Parts: sequence; structure tokens; C-alpha cells
Amino acid sequence: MKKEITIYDIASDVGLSPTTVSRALSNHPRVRENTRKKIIESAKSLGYQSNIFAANLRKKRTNSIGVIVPRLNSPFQSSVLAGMEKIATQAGYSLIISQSMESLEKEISNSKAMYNSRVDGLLVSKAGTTDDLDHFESFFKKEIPVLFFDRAPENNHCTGVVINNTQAIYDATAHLIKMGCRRIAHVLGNLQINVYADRLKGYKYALMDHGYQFYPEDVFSHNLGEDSGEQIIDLLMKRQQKPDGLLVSNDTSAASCLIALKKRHIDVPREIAVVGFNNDLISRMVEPNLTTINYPSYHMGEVAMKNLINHLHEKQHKILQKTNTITLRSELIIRASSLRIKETTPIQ
Amino acid sequence: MKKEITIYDIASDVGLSPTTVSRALSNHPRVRENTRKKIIESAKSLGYQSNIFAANLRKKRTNSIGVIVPRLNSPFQSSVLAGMEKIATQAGYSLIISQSMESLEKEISNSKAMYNSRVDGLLVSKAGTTDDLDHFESFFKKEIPVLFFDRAPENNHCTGVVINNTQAIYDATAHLIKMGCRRIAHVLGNLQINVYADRLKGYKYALMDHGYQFYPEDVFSHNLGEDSGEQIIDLLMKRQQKPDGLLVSNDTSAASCLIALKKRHIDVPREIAVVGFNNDLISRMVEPNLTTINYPSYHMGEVAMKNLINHLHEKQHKILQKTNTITLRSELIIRASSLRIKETTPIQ
DNA sequence: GGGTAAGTTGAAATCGATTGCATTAATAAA
DNA sequence: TTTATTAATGCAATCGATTTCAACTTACCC
Repeated sequence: MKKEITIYDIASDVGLSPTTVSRALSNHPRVRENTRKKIIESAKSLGYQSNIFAANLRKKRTNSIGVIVPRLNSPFQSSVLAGMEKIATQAGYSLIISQSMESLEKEISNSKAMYNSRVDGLLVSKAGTTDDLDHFESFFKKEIPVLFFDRAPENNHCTGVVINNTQAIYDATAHLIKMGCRRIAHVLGNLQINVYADRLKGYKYALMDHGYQFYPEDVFSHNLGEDSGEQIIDLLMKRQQKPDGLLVSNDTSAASCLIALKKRHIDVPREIAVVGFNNDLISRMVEPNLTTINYPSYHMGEVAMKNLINHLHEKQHKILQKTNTITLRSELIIRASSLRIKETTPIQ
Repeated sequence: MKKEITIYDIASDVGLSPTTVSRALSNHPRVRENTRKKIIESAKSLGYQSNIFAANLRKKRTNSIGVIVPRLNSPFQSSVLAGMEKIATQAGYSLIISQSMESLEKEISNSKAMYNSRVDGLLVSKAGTTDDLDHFESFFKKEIPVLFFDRAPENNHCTGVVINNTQAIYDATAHLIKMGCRRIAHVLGNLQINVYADRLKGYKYALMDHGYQFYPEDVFSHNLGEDSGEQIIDLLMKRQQKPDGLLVSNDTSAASCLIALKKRHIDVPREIAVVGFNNDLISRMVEPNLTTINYPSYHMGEVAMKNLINHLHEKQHKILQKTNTITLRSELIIRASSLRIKETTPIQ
């Protein structure tokens, strides 16, 4: 193992002090242009690589940002991460990524690891079961900014980047009503996650505002996985009052429902109109194309990261300004799976 | 900003030296059990958090592993990453992830950043245009293990975790031939990427072995994006000799082709049989279900990470053993898009 | 009781870059 | 020419954990 080249080596190479070398390499203005050039040249020829750890130790900043997501392995999350990575790299930050697997326990241990790695900031999309924020307390205490995205806790002092889930489902519900649906079912994820709780609200409000009654049995939680369709449709079709509209909280599951319906020769959208959520690739590929809500995931990654980095820069210059919630625009994309002439006879 | 709690604080708290504290906290055997307990208790009550940077600076190891992927935003890659994350976290390593966006330039700057971060090891799936490995030279020199996955360079001393692309496409081609296809087209990505070059080989060999002629115009490269279907089918259907079999090198594009074919009322698989690659979610969702090759992406992530970590541990104990290539099993999954009675009349 | 070994602990150097303060050199002003 | 001012540079401490080597206790054996 060869020894490292350090600024001391450069210093003795060019006959200057390590101080000056350090300054030259970090573009400090108090170094003569000539000197800087000489130093940089020497650094290059010696094959110098700065040792981040020494620098971090001294500067108490790491230029790295932690990200905790529930699952890496999802089209939504990977798109968010792609957006984050782009911005972070541009700004010279590196990304440390880990997944909580929807478990609070893992989220806690991940956040500890992040804290120990001294990330300059943390981006979190909460695990399903996460209620309190005690495990971020150490960050708050040290004023390390924590920013939530997608799944943000309510009532806290951290910034969150989210979409208006209530509005999104409100619009989708209103759309189904406009399309003549009389009885609309809503399948969503774990209601402990406020994303889903908000969606439920939007659903209820829309029903109410249009003079529809809300039936608790029309709403249920499900894992929304790729095989969920069979179970969901099974459940719904056993009902006496079969729904003629179906809101599913992600596209994978909605697509799976479409397939289950097709298998039963139930026509979509005539007999039942289906709406998904996310605007994943799959929504554009299934037959019929899925009406869905466009979730600006890549953009969300960019915005969250930009915001965090701005925050870090401001902190350096002590002009901290607090935003609390950034709401990105989502929109209903109407496609064949829900598009029908208004007066279609609904199933009674 | 509160001051950090250091081992010195603990030392003076319990009336021992920092040395002993350090040893106690890292479970060094040369500390009396009682002392250790006292120290750990004090550490806990003072809210001590070890400073990784000081440790790294001294130990010259970082317990972090770098990953460079072409794109974060792909079902395949995110699944690989999920597998990697799981293993890394289990073993106490953290992951630093960046994407090359298929650009050599970015790959170079990413690898530099990784090198500067002093990752203990590096996992790389090459960008499309990467030919030489000069930018990893600094890793090789310092004996930092670099392990490639999916897209591995040939003829080099690094371990690669891959699938047998040649065999996979050979099998797929043979399958189409068995299904009675007379003229099989093959759409793949950038042929500079050896993954695709290997697949092309498999295609050629299979044709040859079955006494089919190889027509260069039946093979072409494409970006394989979600809108690729229209263009690919357009191109193929303009031909005088229309193909009755189609091998597409990823499922997104294959699904897109299915849709384009449906639009033109060309029956799949009767008029043309289609095979994708990867076994992404979408292959199970489109109509007809897509015959595809199962790419064990999650498993690949696990294997690659396990291997790298083993390597690191061995390095500590100087029992370095070299593996060169690990080939994971991939398999043809036959579904409706290619399943037809053998003697179906092919288009002439 | 003396000697050896094993078990514990500590002093101090080290990792490499940064930075407050001091110093020197260069330039401008008087 | 002298003084004030600014520009360059260097000294040495610092960040916090690790580790080598030495020292000091005990325990054990003959």
C-alpha cells in the first residue's frame, strides 16, 4: 500500500507551507495567482487526492446528504431518487441512501447511521408505521436540517415537500361522478400513513359535495401489490351493491384490478370505471389505458434536494428562512379506463 | 451549536484515559468487563456519538461502498440497488450512490468523487460509452476492490457479476423458432455495450444452429424507451419480408411494441410472436402477457454486494482469493405473447 | 519470595486538512 | 524617507479516534 500524498508533500515540493497549499487548493483568495498555479501543478504531478475525512473532521461538514426511503425498489421512489441525485451531484454533494422497508425499527437504525455519518442534511419519506419523530431528535438538536418528502409528518417544524393528496383524490372522485358513477369504491394503503388518510378525506369531501352518501364499506386498505387486483375485485364483486367506479391508490394495483376485471369479463369503463395513482409507466401500457393522477416524482426529488441544499447554504450565511410545506402540482390524467359518456347506465 | 461529546469527555467522566474509552467502545478485549460497562453507561448518559471522520482518518477505512449505475430511474437498477442496500446495511456498510446517465464523462467524475470519499469498495455498472477503465486506475493502484455488475468489461482483472446474455437470447431465439417463427427480428440497445453484443451473438448462434439464415437488417439498435414501439413496428412493417418473431431487449420496449401492434390489428402471437427481457412488472401486466427472460436483479444486487464485502473482509485477513466472473441464472419465462401452436402459418 | 506471564491501563504520536493569528513583503500615501 | 495599508504566507493549534509502546497490576508457579 503506497503512502498517501498529502498537502505536506506538496508543500515541501514547491517550498511553501501546508497552509498556503491548503488555501490554494480550496481557491482561497489570499494566495497569489502564480503560487496557486504552481501548487496546483505540483498537486497534479504528484497525484494528490484530498482526504475528505481530514477536511470533514476539521470543517465539521461532510458535503453528503442522507436519504431514507421506505423502499428503493419502486418506480415512484427510484424516480424521486434520480431527481435528487441529479441536483445533489450538481451541487457537489454525495448521496447516502438507505431504505426503511416500511419498518420503524429500520428507520431508526438508518437514521442513527446517517447521524453518525454526519450527513449535512437528511431527506426522509417516512415508513408506514412511523408516528413520532423521536429518532430525528438528535438532528433537530444539532440543527441538521431534516426535510420530508411525499410522506411528511403533520404538525412539525420540518419542511415537507408533498402533493395535495386530498385535492388529487377529490378531483378523481369528482371525475368519476361526472362520468356517471353512482357508487365509487376506494382502495388505499395503510391509513396510518397520512398520505392515505388525506386521500380518504378527498374522497369523502367529493362525495359529500356532490350529494353522494359515504359508505364506510366502500373504503378499504390493501397492500396494493402487483397481485392485489384479484383480491380487490373478488371482494367488490361479492357485494350486493357493486361499485361502478373504483379509485385505487397506485397504478400497479389499479392495473392489476383491470386485469382481474378483464378476466371476469367486466367491461372497463362501461361497467366499472377505474382510476389509479402515480402515472407510472404501467398506466400508459395497460389496456385500457389507466386514468390516473400524475405524481411529479422526479420533480419532487429535485425540489426537495434543491430546498435542502439552499437551506444548507443559507445556514452558512445565517439567513435561515423557514418554509413549512411545499406542495407540488399533481393533476388528473384522464384516459380510457374511466372515460365514458355521462349517461351510461350504472349498475344498480 | 452544542459542542460534541468526545471520548475525552467520557474519559474524564469516568476517570480513565481516552485510550481505554476507545477500546471499550470498540469492544477491544483488553478492557475489563466492569470498566467497559462503566464506560458504555457513561457514553450513553452523555449522549456520545462517535465521530466517524476522526475514526476514518485514523483507520483509513470508511465502511462505505460506492455504487455507480447508468440510471437510478429504472425498474431493473432500482431492484439491484434494493438488493445491495439490504446486504450492505446488514454488514454495517453505508451506500453512496450516483448515476452516470450513460455518459462516460459523468462516470469519470462520479468515480473521482467516490475515490475522494475513500469508499472501501466500488460497484459499477458501466455507462454505454465506457470503453477503457482508466478512470478506475486509482482504485486499482490502491487495491480498492472494484466489482462490476450487469455491464461488466471483458478481459480485466475485476470480478463481474453478470448473467449469460448470449445463452439467454439463444434460448429465446430457439423458443421462437420452436414456435414456428420463420423470420425473427432482434431489437437491442447500443451495441457498444457488451451486454447487447453478447445477446446479438446468442441470436446469431441460435439461428445458425437451427439452419436459419442471419439477415443483418433484422437487427437494429434502439433506445428501447417507452415510446419505442411505434418506431420499431413502423420500421418492421415497412419491410417486404415482415418478421413473425420479435426479440426486444427490454420489457418496456417490448410492451410498447405490443401496443403498437395492437393498434395496427396485427395479432400477437399469431402473426408475430414477441419476447421481451428482464421480467419487469409490465411483462405480467400487458395483454397478452409477455414472454420474457427473468433477470434476477434483486439477487444480482445481493450477490454483488456480498462478494464485495467478503472481499473486503478477506483483504483484512490477507486471504485474498480472486473470482473473475459470477454468472447468475436467468431463464426464459414463456407467456402468451409467444405461445402458439407450432405449425401456425407464418407470414411469408 | 522471586520471577514470569497475563491482564489492564495510559502517554503520546498519528491520521491530513483547516484556520486564527502572526509575520513578512509589497504597495500606497504622506 | 517614513508610515500606513494591503497582500501573501507561515506557525501552530485543532478536529476526535486509534494505536504503539510502555507501565503497572494481579495472578500464578516453583
